[in-house]
Amino acid sequence: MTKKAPLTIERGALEPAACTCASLRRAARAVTQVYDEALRPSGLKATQFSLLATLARRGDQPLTRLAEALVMDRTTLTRNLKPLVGKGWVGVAQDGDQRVRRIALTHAGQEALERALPLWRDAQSRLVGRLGAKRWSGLLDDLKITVDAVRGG
Amino acid sequence: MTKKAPLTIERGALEPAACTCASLRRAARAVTQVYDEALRPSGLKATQFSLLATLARRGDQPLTRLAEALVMDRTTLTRNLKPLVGKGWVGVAQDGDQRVRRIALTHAGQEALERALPLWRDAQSRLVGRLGAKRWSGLLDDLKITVDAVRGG
DNA sequence: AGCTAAAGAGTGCATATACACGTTATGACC
DNA sequence: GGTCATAACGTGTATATGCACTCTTTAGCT
Repeated sequence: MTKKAPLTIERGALEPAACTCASLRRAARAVTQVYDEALRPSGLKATQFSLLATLARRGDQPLTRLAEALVMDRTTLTRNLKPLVGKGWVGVAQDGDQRVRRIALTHAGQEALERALPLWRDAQSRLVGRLGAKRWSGLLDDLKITVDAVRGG
Repeated sequence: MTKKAPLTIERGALEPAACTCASLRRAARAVTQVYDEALRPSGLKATQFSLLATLARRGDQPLTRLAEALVMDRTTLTRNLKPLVGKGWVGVAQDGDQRVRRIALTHAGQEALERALPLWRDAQSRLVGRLGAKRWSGLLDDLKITVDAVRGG
C-alpha cells in the first residue's frame, strides 16, 4: 500500500509547462511547416489541401455542415474558402433554401488535388516513418478522442 | 507466415482522411477554444498565457531564443508580443549587443499570469480528467516526439 | 581601417482563426 | 397572413502564423 491509484492528476500535469493546448499548437506549427513546404509546388497549403480533400470525400455540402466536419468555426471556413474560390478550385452554389451556400469542388480543384496528392503522400509517409506506424496511429486516435472529449460534452 | 511485419505503412495512412497535419490542427482548434474560453476572464488567450508562462519559467531572453523555445517563427513571436507589450505585461529591453532584443515579463505580467493560473488549471484538469491521466501523458509525449521528429532531422 | 559574411530583427503580404454583431430567409404558431 | 424564434450566412475586428525581403549590427579576416 505504498503509492498507488492516484485519485489526483499526475504530478506536473497542472504546471503550465505541460499545457495541452500549447503542446498541440506547437506540434501543429511544426508539422504544418513540413507539410506546407512539401505541398509548395502544388500551390496548396496544408489547410487548403485538407479542405479540398474533405470536399472530394464528402461531396458538395452546405457551408455550415462542412465547417462542422472540419471542426472549424463557420466564419473561419468562409474566409479559408476565399483563396480557393479565387483560384477556381472551389465553387459556391445556391441551394433551394436561399440561406444555404453549397460548397463544391470544381474540376480544376479536383485536378489541383490530384497534383498535390503525391506531394502530400511523401510528407505523410516520411512523418509516419519517423514516428513509427504504431505511435503514429496511437497519436491519431488520441487526437480524435481529444476532439471528441472537448466537444462531445 | 500469414500477414506479419508490415514493411509498408499501415492501411489508410496514405489517405488524406488520415492527414497528420489536419488532425493536429483540428485538435488544436478544438482545444484552443476551450482554453480561450476558460481564460477569458483573465484577458489572456491561450497562446498568450503560454508565452507569459514560458517567460516566467525561463526568464529574460533574446527574442530568437524564445522563438526557438516555443518552436515558433521569429517573426510570429514578434507580432504575438505586440498586444502583450501594449498591455504592459511584457517588456522589450536592449542588450549589450545592439541587435538583440531581450524579452522580459513585467511585474504586471507576472500578476496577470497569476490571475490566469487558476483558470488555466481548471481547463487543464478538466481535459486531463476526460482523457484520463494515462492517455493524456501519452499524448503529450507523442506530441513532443513529433516535434522532435520533424525538427531534429 | 576596411571588407564581408553572418546574426538579429522588423515589415509587407497572405492565410488561418474565431468572437460579436448584423442581415436575410425559413418555419412554426396563432 | 402576420409575428417571431431560429437557422444560415457575411463582416468588422483582433490575434496567430510564416515566408520573402530588407535593414542594422557584429565578428572575422586581411
